[in-house]
Amino acid sequence: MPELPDVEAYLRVFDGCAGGRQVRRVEVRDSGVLRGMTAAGLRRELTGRRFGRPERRGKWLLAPTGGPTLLLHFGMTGELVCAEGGRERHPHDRVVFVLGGGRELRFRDQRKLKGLWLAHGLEDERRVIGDQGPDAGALSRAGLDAALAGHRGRLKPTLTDQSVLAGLGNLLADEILWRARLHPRTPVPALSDAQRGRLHRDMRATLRASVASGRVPPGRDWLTGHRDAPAGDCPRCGTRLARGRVGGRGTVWCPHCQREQETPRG
DNA sequence: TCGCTTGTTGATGG
DNA sequence: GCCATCAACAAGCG
Repeated sequence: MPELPDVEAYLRVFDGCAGGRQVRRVEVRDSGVLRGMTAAGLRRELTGRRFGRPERRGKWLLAPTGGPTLLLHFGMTGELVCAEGGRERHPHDRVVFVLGGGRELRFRDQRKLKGLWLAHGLEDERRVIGDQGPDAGALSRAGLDAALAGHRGRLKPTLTDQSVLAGLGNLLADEILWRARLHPRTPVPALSDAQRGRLHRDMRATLRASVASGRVPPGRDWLTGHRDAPAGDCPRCGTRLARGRVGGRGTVWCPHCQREQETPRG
């Protein structure tokens, strides 16, 4: 789930729940989500600190504390939940921050593919987060062209490569490409100027609506609303949707609206 | 038991 | 170095 719009929603949860509040206690219920630190280390570093205003960078959430910065990555199944203190815990609540004011911020994650880090300074932050391209949510047309320049691979794996663009995941990439009528296997160098323009326009529109919903909305006129149906049809033209693997990920597209393009020669 | 999953990383081979 | 593929991480579901 967690792609740019989801993480944007978690940012709002974090800020509304924990922004400006003091950490009274940290309960580590499963240390399998702690990266590069122990439960005791996390408690020691954050107890008594006050969370500042969090920030999203691609699929990462960064929460300053006045001391170390808490970095969160949600993998495929992570989420943030704000709860009244003492309310029943979910089995997948891995870390609970008990806050001043009687609330709790909970890092909930079924699969524990990613988790929580602490960064001491910008250098450390960069080391943890690694190479990130420009955020897909604030990308100009020129920025998109610059990000794609020099890449010779297929369009979808390039768009979901976080070092090229930060924030797009499997679902969003399919949705954006469907809207822009571009085949996910289109070689990046084969894109015309007009196609890159459409890609940019539809990326912005898709992201805007998704961020407003806090996820990629599975609406009737969205590809996402049809991709899980056993025999889904394109909401635009009614053609039976095609399924396959592109860049190793399950991919859905409309074989009528999204025609394959040739690799350019030369 | 196997295959599959909306994320990422590292190994390997072309 | 770039790109594609695969395995691994982990947990649950059909």
